Amino acid sequence: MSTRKRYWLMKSEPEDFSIDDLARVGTEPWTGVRNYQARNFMRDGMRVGDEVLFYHSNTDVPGIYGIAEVASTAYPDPSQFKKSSKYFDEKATEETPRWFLVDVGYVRTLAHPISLAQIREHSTDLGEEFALIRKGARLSVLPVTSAQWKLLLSLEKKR
DNA sequence: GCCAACGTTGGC
DNA sequence: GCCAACGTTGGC
Repeated sequence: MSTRKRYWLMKSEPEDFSIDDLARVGTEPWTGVRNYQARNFMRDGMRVGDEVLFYHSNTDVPGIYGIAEVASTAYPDPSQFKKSSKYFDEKATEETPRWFLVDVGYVRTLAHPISLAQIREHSTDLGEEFALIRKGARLSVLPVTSAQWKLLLSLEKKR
């Protein structure tokens, strides 16, 4: 089994939680993911030290605004058990939790954000299947290959 | 605010 | 197991 670092992209609405918020708190439990595919990536794919592109969605200029890292192994998302939470899931129990999360740690804020428009310009190189730009894809946690990672971060300097 | 695309739910 | 209805995501 490979121990090589893996790469991911995680979306957040900056009004809810931005890269600046992460910079402030340092580490944050990535609560509220309620999509099975995204959950599986966190639960089964992520390892401490993996690197994460921090993406702002649902905002004026959607795109990659920072770098984060996986700071914990996966554990049950506490919000699924809290009746008062908007993420409460009545079908989840402590014995058989349904939703998992990881802690995400701040690494750095990009000097120049990489906009979705910029990213789209490189769709050929990134691959049409790249879930960030695939038509209609709404995954909030998705894997990034090391080639994609390299290409995307090379756009930081170009602007 | 609109709405296309998609995932989930639940009746049958 | 099908699929219509519904809810959500997220770009624009």
